[in-house]
Amino acid sequence: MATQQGGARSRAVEDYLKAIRHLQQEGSPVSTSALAQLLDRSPASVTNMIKGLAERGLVEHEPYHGVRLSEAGEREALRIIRRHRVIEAYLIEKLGYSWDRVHAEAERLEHASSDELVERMAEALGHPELDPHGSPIPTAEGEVTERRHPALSEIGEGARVIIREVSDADEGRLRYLAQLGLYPGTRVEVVGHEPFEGPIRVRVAGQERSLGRGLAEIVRVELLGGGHDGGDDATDN
Amino acid sequence: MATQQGGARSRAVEDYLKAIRHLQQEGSPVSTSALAQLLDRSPASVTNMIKGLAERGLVEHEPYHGVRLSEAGEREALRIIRRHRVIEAYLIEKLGYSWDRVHAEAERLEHASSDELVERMAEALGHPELDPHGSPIPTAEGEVTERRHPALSEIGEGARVIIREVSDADEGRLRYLAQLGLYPGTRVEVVGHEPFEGPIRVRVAGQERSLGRGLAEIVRVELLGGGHDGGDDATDN
DNA sequence: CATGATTTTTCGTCGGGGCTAAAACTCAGC
DNA sequence: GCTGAGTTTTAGCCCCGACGAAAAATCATG
Repeated sequence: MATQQGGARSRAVEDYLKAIRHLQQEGSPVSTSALAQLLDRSPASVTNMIKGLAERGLVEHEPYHGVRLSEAGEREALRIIRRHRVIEAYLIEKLGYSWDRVHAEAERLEHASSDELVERMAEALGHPELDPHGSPIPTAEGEVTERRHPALSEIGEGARVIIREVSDADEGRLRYLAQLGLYPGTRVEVVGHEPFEGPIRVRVAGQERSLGRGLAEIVRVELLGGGHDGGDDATDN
Repeated sequence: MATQQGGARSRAVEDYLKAIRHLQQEGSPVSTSALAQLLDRSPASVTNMIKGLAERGLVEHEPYHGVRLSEAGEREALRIIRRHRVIEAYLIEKLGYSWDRVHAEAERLEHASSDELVERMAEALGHPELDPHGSPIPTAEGEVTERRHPALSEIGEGARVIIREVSDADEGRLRYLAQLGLYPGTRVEVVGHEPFEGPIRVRVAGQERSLGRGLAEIVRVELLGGGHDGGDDATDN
């Protein structure tokens, strides 16, 4: 029974695990430089930390060829993501935080909150399955069901969609999207794409708007079924 | 105007400031060893940190003769104490924490919470003036009114009192006091003192109990009725 | 006022987690 | 297969905040 205990990781370790999981789509190994960029650290620092994580069995490191989370690392990462998302949901729901301001606060609290606190928050919220950005909240047992929604930028002209997720990015972008009414649950019609990777034109709440590529990529949507106008909503936040 | 900005102190710094303020009753300087004991650090470490705090202008250090908080240090300490107490109150009131379990959680959260979060919590609670242990919560502007209640252990036989404050100590003691019903608001009658620094006998909720000195010292009370705390007030009962 | 006990400070280290500069490796293109 | 660009790792360093051991200052006391 040489198992590591799942207790007090340092803040830095937790941040690395989250970042690695974020970058590690479908298990492809994560490069040092990608991590360095995301975390705003030098590549040397990242290599250094990775060595430590590998020693503790949280990642598997193939030198010069990237890292990926181990079983234990994945568990740990999910725990932190759960914390983060529950906290975000709680702050918005119970303390009146705005959608765009909540991320930074949660980013700090997630490292200081006990499991008990997080469970109490989840309880107070009625155990939501999605956070305010539409991302799924892992269960306390570490289960997540990832849903892969297409980005708004990939949707063809004329389609009508409902926003399902807006990935947590920087405040400014979120605030801007919020202003436009572009958050989970909102219905949007894609009016057209400007050529050469140009902006996307959408109609939202009757207004026509133009959205840059970068923004359109973080807005993930679900296609609304074909014809019958009006009725089919399923706001399940 | 070379003022230091009141932003991101490290966790260690915040803990030291709180501890210094705690020990610094009425401005008498705090010894290195007292701090070391309270914080569970070696005296060498404490000296070291104190040098840093003095350089940053948070304390005044007279080598070999103790430290005291500077103006700025006091402000900072009060900010942290406010955080701590608001968080404790919130956790109990809104998240169902028990009186004895809340301290440890608040101890971590107070270093990770923004001012905004603390103000929102205070708002949600209706800006309470006392925390769950009966201690006054400094205002956001850094005002506190300390009330000096006598300890239960100093109360003369026969007096009837109401508990006003139970200073935040370790979980075990708080849990024990809670079991006995000894928390702010409870009325207690002092039945007698055993000799030679022995236990205090009290009647609470009809039950007679015996309380060790250590416990009786952390329970601060207010005398009921016009009594003086000598022995002579034999009012009724 | 001298001396031993106690407290505080200094000194040298250590681990965590950053950094830069230099070396080592990988890989694309010839 | 070599070579140069780009990436990753190593090497050496720093700061923070902890430590123990040793030196210095203070205090207590005869």
